[in-house]
Amino acid sequence: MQKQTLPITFLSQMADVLKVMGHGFRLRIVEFLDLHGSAPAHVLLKALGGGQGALSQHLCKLRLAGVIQAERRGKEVWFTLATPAAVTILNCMRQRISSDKKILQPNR
Amino acid sequence: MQKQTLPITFLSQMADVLKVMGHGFRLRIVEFLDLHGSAPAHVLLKALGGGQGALSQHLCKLRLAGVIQAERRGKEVWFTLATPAAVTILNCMRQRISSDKKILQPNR
DNA sequence: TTGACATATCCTGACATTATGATATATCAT
DNA sequence: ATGATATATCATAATGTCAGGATATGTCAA
Repeated sequence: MQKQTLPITFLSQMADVLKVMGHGFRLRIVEFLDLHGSAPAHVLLKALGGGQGALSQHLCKLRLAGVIQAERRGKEVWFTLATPAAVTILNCMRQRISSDKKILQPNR
Repeated sequence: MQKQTLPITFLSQMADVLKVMGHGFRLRIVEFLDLHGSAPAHVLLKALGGGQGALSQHLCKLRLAGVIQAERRGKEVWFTLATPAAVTILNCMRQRISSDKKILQPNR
């Protein structure tokens, strides 16, 4: 873990990952997969609600960003978290909700 | 740090924070402030480049999301990181760049 | 008050993202 | 092959985001 300027291209790529996770519904997908390990799309659909097309597109974005993995098993496609980065970010938020809620109320 | 379903409204708010950090230029601002502690806008402008108006808007978004703090000192406005969450995410990336680069190459 | 510097805001056009609904593809059982 | 289930893709319209440039505000010094 170096503490010096990261390459701009790397920051840009990481920004893409954060951007993909920066969506309420997609974050719920990530959290669900963290809690349940893995699940096929139709289970996510029933658990999280919304339209089927929308879910599929969100899963696609998460997959392209390297956040989740997809694996077909028969008719189903099972999704799993693909990077510990997602879990790190989730845990960061879990800490925050219990201790420091100021983040939700910017001081101006 | 609880490991159960976070409230949807909270996930939605955290998604907004991630979304704001999910931009290459803004991430460079965050990294700069982590490395240098704090800085006025014109120093950021010279260090990071870009237009003055754009920088100001990015700083505004980061501030509204609670990622940075602003404090006027005379003519200048000094900016500082406002939440350890930002640093946690940065460190997460710093770990990633040295060990696990697969995140940059999704396997499809 | 005037000028210089620092920052914020506004406007605009280009582009990206989103949800929705319809349709297409894939897989399996009959 | 047909139907049923699971998932992906497409088209579209509404909305959001972006950079750039112009302008406005705030602060200080002379």
